[in-house]
This record gives sequence, structure tokens and C-alpha cells, in this order.
Amino acid sequence: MPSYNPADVERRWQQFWETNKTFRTPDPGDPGTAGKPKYYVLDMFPYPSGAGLHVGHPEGYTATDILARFKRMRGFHVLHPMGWDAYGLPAEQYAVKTNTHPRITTQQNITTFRRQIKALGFSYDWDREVDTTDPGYFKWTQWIFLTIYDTWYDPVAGKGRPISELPIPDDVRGQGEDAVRRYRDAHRLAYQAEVPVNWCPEMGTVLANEEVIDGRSEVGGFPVERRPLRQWLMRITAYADRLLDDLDPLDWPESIKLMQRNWIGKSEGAEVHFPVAHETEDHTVSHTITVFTTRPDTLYGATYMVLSPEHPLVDRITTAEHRDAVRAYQAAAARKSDFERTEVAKTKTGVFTGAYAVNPMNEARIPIWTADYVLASYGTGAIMAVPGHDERDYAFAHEYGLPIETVVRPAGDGPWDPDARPGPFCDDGVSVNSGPLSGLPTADARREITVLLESRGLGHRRVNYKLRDWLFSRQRYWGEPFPVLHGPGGEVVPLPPAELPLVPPDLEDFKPTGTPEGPLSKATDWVNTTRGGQPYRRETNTMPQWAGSCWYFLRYIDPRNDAAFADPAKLRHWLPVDLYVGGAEHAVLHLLYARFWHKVLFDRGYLPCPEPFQRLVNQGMILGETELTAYQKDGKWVSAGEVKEADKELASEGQSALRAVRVSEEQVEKKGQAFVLKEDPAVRVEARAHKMSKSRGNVVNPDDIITEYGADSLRLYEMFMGPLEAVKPWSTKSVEGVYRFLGRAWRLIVDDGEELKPHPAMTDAVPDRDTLRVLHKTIRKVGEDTDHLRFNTAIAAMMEFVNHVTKLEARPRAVLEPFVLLLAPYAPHAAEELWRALGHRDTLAYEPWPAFDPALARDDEIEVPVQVNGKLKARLKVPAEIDDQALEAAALADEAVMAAVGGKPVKMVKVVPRKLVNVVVAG
RNA sequence: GGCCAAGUGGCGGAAUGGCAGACGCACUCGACUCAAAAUCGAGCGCCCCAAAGGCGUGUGGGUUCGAGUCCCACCUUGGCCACCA
Repeated sequence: MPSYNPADVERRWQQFWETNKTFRTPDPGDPGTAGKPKYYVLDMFPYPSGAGLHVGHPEGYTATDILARFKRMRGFHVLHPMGWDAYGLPAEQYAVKTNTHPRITTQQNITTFRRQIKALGFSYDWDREVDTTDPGYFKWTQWIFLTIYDTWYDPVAGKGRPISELPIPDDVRGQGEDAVRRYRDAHRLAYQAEVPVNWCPEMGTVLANEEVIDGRSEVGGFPVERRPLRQWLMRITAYADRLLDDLDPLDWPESIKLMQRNWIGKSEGAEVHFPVAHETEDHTVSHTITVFTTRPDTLYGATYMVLSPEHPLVDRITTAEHRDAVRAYQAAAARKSDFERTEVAKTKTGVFTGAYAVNPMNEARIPIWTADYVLASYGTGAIMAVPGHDERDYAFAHEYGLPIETVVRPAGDGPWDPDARPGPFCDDGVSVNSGPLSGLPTADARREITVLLESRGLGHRRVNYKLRDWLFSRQRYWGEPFPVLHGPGGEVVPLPPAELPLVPPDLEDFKPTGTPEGPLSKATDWVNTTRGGQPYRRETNTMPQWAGSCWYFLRYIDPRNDAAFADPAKLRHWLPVDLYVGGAEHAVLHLLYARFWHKVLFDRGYLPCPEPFQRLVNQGMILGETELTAYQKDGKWVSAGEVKEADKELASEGQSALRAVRVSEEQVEKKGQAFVLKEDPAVRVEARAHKMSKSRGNVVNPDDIITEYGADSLRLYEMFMGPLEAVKPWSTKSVEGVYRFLGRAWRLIVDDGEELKPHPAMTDAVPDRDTLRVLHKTIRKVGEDTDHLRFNTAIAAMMEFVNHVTKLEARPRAVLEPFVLLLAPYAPHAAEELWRALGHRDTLAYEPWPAFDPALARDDEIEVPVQVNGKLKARLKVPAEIDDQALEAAALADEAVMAAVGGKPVKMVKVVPRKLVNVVVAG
């Protein structure tokens, strides 16, 4: 074996691991598991796209692999699996274009992904690989759907229970079986309802709220419109409180917890009933407008009301003379896309209905308007407007000249002129002009008014959530079919578990129908079926992509079980996941849905714990290499600071008078904080790393890096770039740095000859004290840093070790063997080969982690800095065990220190034991 | 607009309130070589010819014997949410 040749080494060890099933994970109770603590380390499994692996994938996968290998060496029973989230739109769109069955492209993509992932040498147990499109897998996705369908949420018990245990009220029972069925259906956690949904005409499907961003589809960016359609929904709102409360103890990034909390959007307040004044034409009917408010204490300041244009009362209360204007406004609002409706900074619009409501507390007559700044989908779709204490109401009142009243003033006794202030006062304070509330602090006023409203039947306490029920059906081909039938009377009949999996029909044409009927409706033979001689139809919608990813981590635990989604004893052993690593883009989608399913399955007794992922870490995105960009307009340079962001985008696409010019490092110099052009130092140049994208041409393909430097170098580099969570730019030059490090480590141990054998400088002699100290400090540092996912500093410590040993004449085997074990989780192929060169026959994957000896790591002599008035003046070499008095004496005796003190009186001497001395002198 | 992060050499980054810049890249010099590459060694924050010295962690203030680290305000960048009553 000559010099370090990663391609050779890596191929050989990947083969070794595969043929020996080195990383096969024994089931709990199998030989070798006794007494071992478990550790479940999970990656977010990839969608196998046609583009192949991206350098972002190995980032998280390497981090988890290092931990999996580390934990094995520390004696843990480790579960570390991989699989494919293989349902998805790209495969279906490709199928539509080329008329290839999505199953074929999906399998091709999986093959590519598997090859690429295996080339990185991850220690997955490939016997546990799962594929969400495999009937053996989605059988259980469908089974879980049926379980959720079979569940209702019992608010008293605070948990999901079998639908058979749902109490049926007598009056419902009295109306017959159909009524009982409808009653049950209305309580199921999976239910059908006609709701305004996000319909995306371009994609021919509906989308979940979570999949719509600024009124456009998250995938593809197509416009989305609101349409009332009958769809399947999941009652995730029933679990809102538990999803919120159970976040607290989780070891997750605070930012992700916050995003979930905001998404759930719990607000506490009150519902208040406002009677409509009887001045409409229809004097015989009395109407009540119910509003939700988080500030019931401002009730006396309500000067008008607003109904959303879709509110059913708008038509009923509008007076004849305002009817045309209101109708026109409603029509205009309906035409607007969500994007237009929620556009910021636009002025608010609305029209008066002609009707008045009565403030239930002070009998004030206030006008009722309709305006699209009030959303039909939140609260009751109606508000009481308090322009004195709400930004939006203030803006609207200002626009339409509606009265503004002050009913809260800032706390404290200071002077207070409500007319002097520029806008509404929205903070908590003290109630004024509010009848019985006057003088009460906001918190008390809130409580007081709620009690008053409840006692008079005018309203009640109320908790509201932004979270909506989860729209669960899609009009697509490439997804799990719903395992239900629709009977002749429109009733839903779940398939018996024995009939699962329900495999989708083979289709010639995968195109969306363009209507809410899914593509499956084209397979009439499949759709139409009979039961007991009666005609039944299969559901033609399919499940969203999230379905398969909601529970894949459960299937890894028992992937080939045909009798259950997983064996309960195995679930008890492995759950919860100890570490879950993936991108932050799943903060509210996958991570919220998976938690919801988990809780339902927990409630129904199928899972041992209420939360799936104990610890979550987001790896930061890897950007392309930093680019220097100068801007030109009409042939003249423009400073980067003067260019607007929007123009930059256009310029980089070549669609503007502005031109973006890539410049080289030689053309620029640093001036203060900024880079400027050498030829014209007045021109600032932009230095920025961008997201990798095909159009920008800055995508790095992991295959190329592996060919050039090997998988170990790629792994090591991605971990050395910086903290795992940080966003960081790629630099191929820096890959060479870690490649060189591996080469140095290699040459330290391996003889430069034909055969693989130890370097002639290798010695069995006892290492010197200093070298032992370096080793043990490295063992401590690498162990602690690996445990805390601080891989960059762990690698730096290993580099320092190699730098130290390189300087030695003789290389003691006694420190090199432990070093190879430290390296093993990071660069496993090279480490295995070095382990063999050191004379070992078997894999090092289960070798015990080197033991740390604090006595050997201890310094004999330390260097202590001495400051005078906080400024460094000297460094003292002193024995490590020096006490404070001796250290202080040594400091004060030092020449440089005495010179700095200059005979002035010493006010105090601060001694930090063994760390530092600070001499404080006057003046 | 709101909320949350983060601003440290030419670059990526390191630093339980205690020697700022570990480790690596780039660069410079030296050794080896006919030469180059590879490798090995040395240097490398800024000012100053150099030394002595001074200045240095986005800006301004504060707390502290001592601040990159804690607090306040501002600036910049990134992320998330975006009329949720």
C-alpha cells in the first residue's frame, strides 16, 4: 500500500461493511444487546429527486453518522436507519410529461440516492431501509389513517378514544341509525367537510395551509385560490393545546418551538354578542353578531363593527340603500387572490352596511361595516373595532372618518393627553371611561369584564387558535389511496384491515383532471366495486406526501412486521428518538403533523410515549462559494450599497439595465469594512455567498468531491466548516485542507511501501510524558465535543494531535492506536485501514472508545498571564499546583509588572486561581 | 411592520466574564528537486523600516478588577411570521 488512496480504501471498506453486515442492528433482547443503553439517531429521510444528492444531504447525515459510530464505541445499542420519502409531485409531473409510470422514475431515483449515500460510508442498517411507496409500507400508512378515522377526541379525558366509545345523545339516537352515523362522522379525527380550501388550478389539486406561502403554492410558486370543496380533513385542532404544552420539555431549538407556537397561535380572550339594532327592513328577525376579542377590556371603546365579506350575516343586515355597494364589495373581495388580500402596506378598504349594532355594555349604537381586513377564517369572522387601541382598526377608522375613543391609558400618574399621541395605544394600562372597569389595570379589567359578560349572558371566556384543521386529501395519482368506500347512500365504509394495502390502479394517463375529482377517478374499473350486491365507489383522492413521513421512524423499528406497523415491545425499547437531525424548513409541516399522529397513536395505546423526537437539531444550509459581484449601469460602475435588492435579482438574471459582473479577488481590495474595486476605489463590491442553484451555476456535486478527495475528506470537511447549525459557504479549497490532514495522519502510521504495514518510526516504547498529555487532552476534547455535536473543534483537536506527533522522532503505537479510534467516527474508511495497518484483524466499529485519564492530561507547569489595570504585561511560568498567595507574590515580583506598576500604590490584586492575576493600581 | 438569530484577520472559523484570532484555507519565505508538484519547516490582525510602543471582536453608551462574551440603544446581514382581532 503506497500513499493515501481514498478511492481504494473506501471501496474496500464499504464492501467489508456490507458483506459482514457490520452495522446490522440486533433487535432488543438479541445476543449482544444485554445491558446496553439504547440510542436512536435519526435523519430526515430524503425525497429521492431526479437531481441526485446535494452537498446539503451529507451534512446532516455525516453528523448523525459520527454520533451513531461514537455511541456504538461507547457501548450503546444504536439504531441508525435510512429510507425514502418517495411519494411526491416531481415524479408525478415527470410521469405526466413523459408518460412513464412514477414508480419507474421513483425506483431509478432511489437507486441513485442509495448508491450516493452508500458512497459516503454511513453506518446505516440497510436491512431496515423503508420506502413510503412500497405496498408493505403504505399498508400501514393506510392502517394508521383508519385508526385516526376510528378515533374521536374526548375533551373531558383530554385524549383520543375509539369512536365506539363516543356517547350518543338520546335525541340523536332517537332519529335512527343514519343520524347516529352522521353524529359519529362529525366527531372523527379524520372527517370530510365542505370547507374553503386552497385550490391550485395549475397543479390541479388542493393544498394544506402550510403548503401555501403568500398566496402561492410552496412547490412551484403557482397561484392558489379559495374554493369551497368537500375534502378530507384531520382534526389537528383538537390537539392544539397538547401540541403546544408538550413542546416545553423537548430539547429542540427555541426558534423551532417558537415557530410551532406561533403557528398554533393560541390566544385567550372572550366572545361577545352584539345585538343588531332593529332598523333593517326585516324587523321580524333579530340578529346577533358574535365577535372574538383578546381585549374584552376595551369593549367600551368599540366605535364600529366589521364583518368579513364572506360573513353570512352581511346579506341579512345590509339595508336596501347600501345593498349594491356591499354586493359589489363582496364580489371584488371574492375575486382577489389571497396574495392581494393579505398584501401589506395597502390601505384598508370596506363599505358600510347601513346597519347598526348595540354595544351590550353601554347601549351605544355603532355602525356595522364589511371589510376584507377581517378574515372569515379566524375567530368568528367578525370583530368589534376599537380604533383607540388597535393598529388596524385605527388605520381603518382614520381612512373612513370613524370615531376614535380612548378607554385605556398608560399606567402611572404622569400627565396623559390622548389627543397628543400619534396613534392608538395598544399596550396594557389602566381602563378609563369604561363604566365599572374604569381605574382597573388591563389584566384585572379583562377578568372583570369577562365575569360581567358571562353573568349577563352577553359573552364568555374563549380561547382561539390560528391552527386550522389539516386538509388531508389531494387530487393526485402518486400518493396513498384512501382505504375507504363510499356507499350507495353516500356513507363512508372503511376497508377492513385484511384488505390492506389498497394499491392504486395502473393508469395510462396521470394528468390531473383539472377538477376536484382526482386522477384515480379515470380508473373506473378500480373505482366502482360492489359489496353485498350494492354498488360502492372508492375514494378517488389520495393522501398528501406528509402521510408517509408522519411515521417512518416507527417503521424502522420493525420494518418487516406484517402483523402490526411495529411490535409494541420493540417500540418500547427504541422510542423516543434520541436525536433527530434535519433542515429547519420542516419546522411547522412535517414536525407538527408527525407529532399529531404520534399523539393519536399514543392515545390509542399503540405507542409508549406522547412525543416522537426528544432532541432536534437543524443543520445549517450550505451555500455556494462566496462570489464577488460588482454592478454596472449604462457601462458605469455603481457601488453595491446603492443598488436595490430587487434590482440585483433582475440583474443577475440579466433582465435589467443593471449588469452584475463577477470579479476576481485580484480586482478588489479591502477598504474598511467593504471591498472596493482596485481600478476605482469609490466603487463598492458585494461579497456574498448565495444558495446553490442550477440557474446560478454554483451547485457542488458530492460525487465530484468524492472522486477528487474521497468520502472521508468530504465528511471531514463538512463537519469542519463551522458549527452544524450555522449557514456556511462552500469552499473546495478548504476540502484540500482536511484531505491533507488525512494524508498526514496516514503517513504517520503507514509505511510507504507495497504492503500495508506500520511506519518504521513506529515504536512500542512508552510515550513521553508530554505526548501522553497531548493524547489524553485530545481524548477528552474529542469525546466532549462529539457528544455536544461540536464537530469542528473536535477535528481541530485531532489536527493538533497529528501536528504534535509529526514532530516526534519515534511514533509511539500506544498513542497512535487510541488516536485512530478517535478518528474512526469522522473518517471511518481511513481509520479502519489504519487500524488494520496497526495489526488488527477486525473492524474497529465496536472497539471501546479510548479511556481518558485525567492524571495523564494534567499539566506540570502552566503559564499565567499577569495584567496591570486589565492590560496584559507579563506571562509567568509557574508550577501547575501553585496556590493563590504564591501566584500573587510571583506576579508582583515580576520585572515587567513592577515596571508597569511604576511604584504607584497597589489598590488590589485579583487572583483567579491558576488562571490570571490582575494588579489594580491607582491613577 | 413584528419576532428570532448573528456581526471577530484576506476567507471559514476558535475562545465556562480571565493571554482575542485555536484549527484550517489563501499568501510569503526556506528545505528537498535539474525543475515543478507533493512533502517538510518558518512567518502571517492593523499602525510603525524595525524595535519599543500603540490600536484592535459592527457603532455608541453602561455594568465589572477585567467584556468578543453580560445590559441598553442604534446600524447591518440572515431567518421566520406577516391585517389572526
